Amino acid sequence: MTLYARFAAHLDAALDALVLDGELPAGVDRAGVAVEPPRDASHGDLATNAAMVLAKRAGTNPRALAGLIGPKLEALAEVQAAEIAGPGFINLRLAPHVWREELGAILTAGSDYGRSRAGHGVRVNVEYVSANPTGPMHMGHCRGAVVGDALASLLEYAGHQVTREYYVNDAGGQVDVLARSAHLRYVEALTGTEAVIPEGLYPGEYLKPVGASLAADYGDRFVDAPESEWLVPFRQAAVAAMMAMIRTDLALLGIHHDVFSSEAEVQAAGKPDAAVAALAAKGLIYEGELERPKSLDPHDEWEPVTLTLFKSTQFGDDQDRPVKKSDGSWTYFGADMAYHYQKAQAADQLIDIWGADHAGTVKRIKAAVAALTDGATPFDVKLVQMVQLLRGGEPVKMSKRSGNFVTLADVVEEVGKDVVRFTMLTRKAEAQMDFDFAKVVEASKDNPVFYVQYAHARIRSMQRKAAAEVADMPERADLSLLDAEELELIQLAAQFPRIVEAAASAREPHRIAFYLGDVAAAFHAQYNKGNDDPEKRFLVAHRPDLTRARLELAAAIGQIVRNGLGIMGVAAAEEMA
RNA sequence: GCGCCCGUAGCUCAGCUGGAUAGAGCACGAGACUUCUAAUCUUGAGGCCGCAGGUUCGACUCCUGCCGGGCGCGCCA
Repeated sequence: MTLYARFAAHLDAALDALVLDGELPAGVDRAGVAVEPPRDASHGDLATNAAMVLAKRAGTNPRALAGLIGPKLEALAEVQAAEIAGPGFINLRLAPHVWREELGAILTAGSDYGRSRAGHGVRVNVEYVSANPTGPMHMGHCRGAVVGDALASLLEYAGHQVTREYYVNDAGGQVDVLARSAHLRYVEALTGTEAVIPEGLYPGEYLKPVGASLAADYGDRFVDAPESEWLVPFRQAAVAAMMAMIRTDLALLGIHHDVFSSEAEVQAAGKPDAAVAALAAKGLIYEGELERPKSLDPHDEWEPVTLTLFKSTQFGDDQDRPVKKSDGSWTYFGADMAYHYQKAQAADQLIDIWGADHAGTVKRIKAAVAALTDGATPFDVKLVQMVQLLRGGEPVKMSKRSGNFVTLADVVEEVGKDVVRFTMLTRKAEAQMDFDFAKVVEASKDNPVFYVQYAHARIRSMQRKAAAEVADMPERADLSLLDAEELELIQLAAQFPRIVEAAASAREPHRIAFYLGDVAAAFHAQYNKGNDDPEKRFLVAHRPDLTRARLELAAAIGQIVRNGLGIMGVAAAEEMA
C-alpha cells in the first residue's frame, strides 16, 4: 500500500469515527475526497479537501467540519500536526519517521516501487507504429513509436495486461506500388543498368536488395512478363522484406510488438463481411451517395456514386462513411473497422496511437467501435503531433520525392536510443515538438535527458567511491541522522507511485519524464550544497555513520530514477561519457 | 463551410483530471565559485493563464460563444 492509500484509509477511519460519535450523518457520499501532497510545500506534507467536499452533503460548513476531522488525524502517531487552512483544507505535517520508513520501502521494493495493481489486470490493446510496409522507418514514425511503447510499459507498470500490436497495411494500393517499384529493381539487378524510377513509385535504394533477392529467386522469367503474373509474389516478398527492415529499425529503439496483424489476412478471413453484417443487423448499413466534398473547388467535377455506407453520423461523425469502394473492394476504413472489432474480442480496452495527419478519421473509427461493441469497449485514439527536425536551430531539409528522408536508424545511430526515447517524451503527445540534434546531446542542465542521466551517474559514482573515501561505515544505516532537507528528497521520491498512477490513467507517459526532471533537479541541488559546505556532502570522510545514511538516501533516489527510466524504456547511465 | 489540436512569463514548455499566493529552464538583473563533489551555484524581477459569459464553496482546468495559429476534410492509406 502506498503512503497515499494509507492516509486515505486513515481519513476514512476518522470519518467513520465521527459517524459513530454522532458528529457526522451516516451514509454521506465520500466521492471526490482526496489526500494529496499540497502544491505549496509550506502547507505541509499532505492535505485533504475532505471538509470542503463533504460539508454541504453533511449539512455543515467546511471549517466546522475540518475542526472535527483535524483532531482525529492529529491523534495518529504518523501525524505531527494537522492544521486547518484556507477555505477548509486540512494540512498534515507528518512525523519524520514516516519518511524514513518510506525510504526503506523504496529500497525494499526496489524495481517494483511504484508498480501497482490500479489497472486490475484489465486487458488493454495498444496499437502503435503501424507504418506502411513500403520503406524503412523515418522520423515521422518515431514519436508515435516511442509514445506508444512507453504508454504500453506505463500501463503494464500500473497493473494492466497489455498487448502491443502493429497493424500491417499490406492490402492497399501502396503495396502494389511497392511491388512495381521492386520489379524495377529486379530488372536492374538482372541487367545491371541503373533503373529509372518514375514519379509515383518508391525511389529508395532500400529496394535494391529486394530486387536482387527476387532476381536470385526467379531468374529472368518476370522481366517482360505482364504485371498480373508477378504482382502477387513480388508484393509478398517486398512486404516481407519491408517488415523485416521495420522490425530491425524498431529493435534499435528497443521496441518489440507482441502481435503483427495483417490487413490482407483480416480481409482474407472475411472479417470485414462479418463486421458489416453485424452493423447491418443493427440497421447501420445502407446504400447511398456521399455529399460533394467541401474541399473541392467549385468548378471541379463531382459524380455522385452509390456506395455501401456506415451510419457513423449516429455516433457523432460528420458524414456517413463508405466501407466498400464502387468496384466492390473494401475501403481502408471497411477493413480497419473489422480489424478493431477483432481486437475488441481479445481486449477490454483499445488504444490507438496515430499521427496527427490522421486526425480526420478518428470519429469514424470511434463510431465503428462504439457500434460494433455496443459501447462496451472503451477506445481511445491518441494523436501524436509531428516532430520538426533541427540541427543547431536550422530545419533539416528533407525531400520525399527523392526518397531522401531522415531515417530512424540514422537518428538512433547519431544520438543513441536513450536520447531519442527520452526526448520524444519531453512533450505531451498532442503538442508539437522540435528535435534538435545539437541540443538533445548537449551536456548541460538545460537538457533534461542529460540532467536526469547525470543524476543517476552521480549516484553510481558516489556508490563506487564510498568505501575508498569513507572508512568504517556501519552495517546498518541510522536514518535519523538525515535532516529535514534530506527528507524532502524522500518526500519527492515517495510521489512516484501516484505519478505513475496518474500518468497511466491519463495515458500520458510524458509525465514520468517531467517528474524525473524534478527528482534530478532536487537531487543535484542537494548535492551542490556540498560545494559550499563540506559537511553536507554525501561522502564525509570523518562521519561514516552519516555517510552511510546519506548513501541510503542516494540509493533510494537512484532507484526512483531507474524505475522511471525503465517505464520510458531508457537505460540509466552508470557514468557520463 | 465543417471538424480536430493548440493559445500559460520576452522565448521553450509544465501544471498531478476542480484546490490555497499559477511553476521550471532559457534569456535579463545582482551576487558567489576558479572546482579533480566537473559538465556551475545562490538570488531577484518578470503573468488579464487569448477574450467574454456560465457552472460552484473554489476554474488555467469543465460548458457555451467569439478571436488568433496549426492540421485535416472524396471510394487515398
